[in-house]
Amino acid sequence: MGTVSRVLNGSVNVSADTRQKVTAAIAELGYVPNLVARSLAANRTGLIAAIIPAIGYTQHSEVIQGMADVLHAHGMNLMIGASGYSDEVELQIIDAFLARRPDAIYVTGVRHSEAIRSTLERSGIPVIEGSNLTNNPIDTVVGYSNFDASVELTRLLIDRGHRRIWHVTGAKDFNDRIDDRLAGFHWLASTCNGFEADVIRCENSFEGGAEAVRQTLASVDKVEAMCFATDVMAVGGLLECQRRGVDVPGRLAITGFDDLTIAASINPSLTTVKVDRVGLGRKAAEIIVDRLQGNNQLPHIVDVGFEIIERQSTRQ
Amino acid sequence: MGTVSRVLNGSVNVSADTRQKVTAAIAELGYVPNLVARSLAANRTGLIAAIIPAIGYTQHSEVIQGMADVLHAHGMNLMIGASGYSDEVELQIIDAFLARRPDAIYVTGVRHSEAIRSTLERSGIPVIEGSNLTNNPIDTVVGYSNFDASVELTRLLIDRGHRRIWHVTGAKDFNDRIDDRLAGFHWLASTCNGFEADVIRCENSFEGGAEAVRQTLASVDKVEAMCFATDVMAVGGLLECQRRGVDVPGRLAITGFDDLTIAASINPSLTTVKVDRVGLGRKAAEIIVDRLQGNNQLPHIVDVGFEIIERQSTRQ
DNA sequence: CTGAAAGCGCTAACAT
DNA sequence: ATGTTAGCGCTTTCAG
Repeated sequence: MGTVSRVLNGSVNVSADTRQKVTAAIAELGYVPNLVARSLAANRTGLIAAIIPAIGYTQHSEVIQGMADVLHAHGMNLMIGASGYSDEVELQIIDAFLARRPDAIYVTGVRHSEAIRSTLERSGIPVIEGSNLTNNPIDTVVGYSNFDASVELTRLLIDRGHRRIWHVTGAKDFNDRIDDRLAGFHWLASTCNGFEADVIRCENSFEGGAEAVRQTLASVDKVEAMCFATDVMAVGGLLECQRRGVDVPGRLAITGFDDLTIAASINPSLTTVKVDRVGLGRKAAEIIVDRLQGNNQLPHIVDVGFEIIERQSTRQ
Repeated sequence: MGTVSRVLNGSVNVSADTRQKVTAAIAELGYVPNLVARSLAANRTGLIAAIIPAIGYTQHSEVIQGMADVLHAHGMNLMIGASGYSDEVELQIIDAFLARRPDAIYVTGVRHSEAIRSTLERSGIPVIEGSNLTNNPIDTVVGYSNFDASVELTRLLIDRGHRRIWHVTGAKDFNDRIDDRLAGFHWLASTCNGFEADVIRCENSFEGGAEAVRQTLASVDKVEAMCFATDVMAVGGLLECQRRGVDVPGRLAITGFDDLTIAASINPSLTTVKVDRVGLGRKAAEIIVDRLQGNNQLPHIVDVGFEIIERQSTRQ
């Protein structure tokens, strides 16, 4: 039995002959190792827990897709849960997952409730925070600077000659990524002469973006550009402009964030921020795999970067 | 130890007094049950395996979202994997999952390779097939008739007076849902007098849909309507019409399939088929929970239905 | 109703 | 290089 275990786990201390016999017997019997028993005995499960705000949203599931690919290649599997943007639900899911003894855990974002942070700190397993950056990760963060991306994007609008720029964001405390985008906007606005800025909050949906455009056009006619915190809102806004015959970018320039596939296809195509989300997930998984193989020399802050994609919605 | 276990599992054979003492001790010690050990001893893991073609696509992740919600409410968790539309990869993932002894497994679609089908049949756990219907499920199918939906959608075009209708589908053997949509189209075409039908194949992407429109407009000028097998292709086609100044639905009527959120927002809005995918996932999970609680009187074919949503892209 | 004991199917330490 | 043994932390019988 010990020898079979050694063969299965690729130990070097098995003669080629024995190894072959064991392999043959396994094939003949159709033996499938019970990974539950292995998990208990070896004190590792090969399961990775991942918590994202919502599974049905492309931005987050693409990260999961990347993680799943890499983990699968290493014989590990992914347990997944959705917090619905609620700290309370997130904590529940984390507790439920930890009881299953995952080897590592991935959470979205870098600002968590005290309860969540301390639970993760005490978990004793690698914790990867994703999709944003922080100088103070629980353990390791793999992401990009939403703040910097927002600054660069807004600067592009300034370079195009715009000074009256509205930022459209989600509900208050919706999530740290969106908050950082707003903060980047505010910071740049404060450093730039002759800059007129305002902020609108709306639902993070096509209809929310459309509503933001309606409000803006109705109340102020001096706005030159709208900087939407997500592509979903931006596309909604763009489509509302289409319906109202508002020329984009002539009358109103528009930017998004995320580079959803629709951003490149829509008319006019949408200027936005691109992040390799599948790559982010892969990177996170690679770090997990490395760590579990005992490599403790890994960086704790991993910046996967972003790219400003200028398209027709800002280009005269 | 036995008594603690009984308290934890809600056995009736515990006095109120003892139950309270145990509960207090658990709280005081911060004891968290090890679900790996429980899984081994109880011969059930509380893990459900789900395999979808791709995690980053809304259609499938919405199903997962629905399942995750219901399962979480019952103390169960989801393991997830992506097949990338490859039978080979799917079988690998199924094997890897089964070694973890999930209590049930969900797979997308109803037509599988022989190897996959027999592996699932021998697995000894509930198997749910989703997102289509069949009279011959491996165990239980929860879905809707892609065939019927396609028939009804095409009939709507006929009712609007169109007779020259092109169906745009994906690559050959891409998946059974899309194949059934094509089959429904063919069947209706064959029963209808004066119907001129043709089929185009393209990539299932915005660009693929745009390319289909370019090809169609270049080669035949008699086409009155294009019936795209997915909203993604249909939206791509619609946007290409926008760019070319082709009047939709005046010159060309367009339909999609899936009711992605963009379908309602785009100009003109898109006629499509709506399926409650989150509800489908919830239903699948409810059946799993029921079955695991010993209910064997459940139907093996569950039709969650669909709805034709007519919007501007077919309405003069 | 509660305590004691066996065992789930493995891994890993310890012999040899 | 291989066989043997003691757990991993629970659940579930079996006694009482």
